[in-house]
Amino acid sequence: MRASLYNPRPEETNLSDFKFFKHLTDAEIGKLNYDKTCQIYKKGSIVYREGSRLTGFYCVTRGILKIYKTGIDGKEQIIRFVKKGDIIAFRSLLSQELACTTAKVIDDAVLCQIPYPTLLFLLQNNWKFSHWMIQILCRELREANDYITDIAQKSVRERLAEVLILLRDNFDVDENDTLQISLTREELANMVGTATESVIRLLSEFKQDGLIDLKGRRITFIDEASIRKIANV
Amino acid sequence: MRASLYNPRPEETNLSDFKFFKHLTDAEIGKLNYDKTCQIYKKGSIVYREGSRLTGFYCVTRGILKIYKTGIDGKEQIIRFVKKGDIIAFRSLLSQELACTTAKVIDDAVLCQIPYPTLLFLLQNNWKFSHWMIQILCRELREANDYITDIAQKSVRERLAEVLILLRDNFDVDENDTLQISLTREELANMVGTATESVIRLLSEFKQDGLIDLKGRRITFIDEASIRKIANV
DNA sequence: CGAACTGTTGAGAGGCTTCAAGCCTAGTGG
DNA sequence: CCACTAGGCTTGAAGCCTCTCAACAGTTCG
Repeated sequence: MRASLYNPRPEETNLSDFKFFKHLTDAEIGKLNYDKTCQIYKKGSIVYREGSRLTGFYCVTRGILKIYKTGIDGKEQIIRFVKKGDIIAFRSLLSQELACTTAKVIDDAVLCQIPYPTLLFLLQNNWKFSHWMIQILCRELREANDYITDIAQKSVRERLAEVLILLRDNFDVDENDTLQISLTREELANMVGTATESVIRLLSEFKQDGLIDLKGRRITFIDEASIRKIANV
Repeated sequence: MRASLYNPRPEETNLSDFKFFKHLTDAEIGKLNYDKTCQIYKKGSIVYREGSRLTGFYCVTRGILKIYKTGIDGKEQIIRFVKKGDIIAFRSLLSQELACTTAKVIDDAVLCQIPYPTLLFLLQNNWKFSHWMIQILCRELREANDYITDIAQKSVRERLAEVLILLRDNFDVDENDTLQISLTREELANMVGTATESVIRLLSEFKQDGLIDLKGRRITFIDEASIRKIANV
């Protein structure tokens, strides 16, 4: 059963739960399943790289990835983390540009690729689906604009608090309010847009103030309300 | 002829030049012209306000507007400037959210409003048009992501240089390389995401270094290449 | 002409970055 | 199994960039 290492089990490649596809007919979901190519990606592997030409978009059915851009002197700016149920790479695909971000696996993942022609076919033949696509894009655009305002006006302290809240709201926490996503200090810094040392200092400050607890990379929320207040959202 | 103050002349409300509408048929352009409502907006007037519900989107056929968000303690963050040929407010309209920005006129403008149902009708019945819409949204999303990386990683000095280049590339300059768009120092600061005083100091620095010339609000490029180098784009 | 806004300059404070050094942890190979 | 190494983490010190506050000049407009 070596193959199972590289070919995910069918129950792990189910796309019908994706909100993204909620307006597709059964026949269209069928086409999707027929056209998809699914694969397991190990931690650290790169799904696509900035500047490459994409041939399809990806549906994440397991794991966590980071999507980032490479800025000045190679410093990476993390745009977002994605998890099960998320879709990646459709932006560059639809505008027919080269990928403007890199997608790297940080927790072993299963991804299904849908070829570009299939996406185009669905958009063209299902108005509900293309309308939904437009709405998703508009919402992401608003979020990006919000983030621009944030990052331009807030202090590093506020932005770090905001990132913690964002992780809290989008990723699993256990019964102790401990974030299950494991990020390096550097990754946190690249998300906030600051130096690694600053993140470290601020995190220990938050800890001393009794807002969070730290055990290596595990971050536990103690006083979430105060973090939200600092984040100013 | 008082009316001409409030009702723009027909030749100023021509929409067929808009790249945005390039995939529409003549009949569809006709519908657009039939459904549109055009109006003159004086400098300082507000077209729509953050938080308001929109009933249509606007095509700019004359003038300049600034689109901004209100951040922490009322500080405005300018998202972009728009001019003739640009479209505004379609993002919030399509996602059926409340407006997340305010649009304010900074140079006397003429705008045509197209009702939401008309937009929806065109999207639904003309695949080329809705495909084009999707591509525009994707491109704007990339630009927003680029801007996030910039603003998170660059110094105020670099960002100011970048804004100057952006204005240079998107707005008219006369034969002396003088920007025709007239912005206050505060507006520049709100674009860069910094304090007014910082913009003033950096502009005089650029001037002392022989990169630009300043005459009140008129900014003249002397050494554009060096500005680009500082901007790091 | 005065009021209100815009632009300019200086001084001081502080947030954040950078550099440097040392510690800790996990993974590797003998 | 343990020493070793590399990469991640932490802390301190120094300094710079940028912000804030304050005062004042210049400009615009009713």
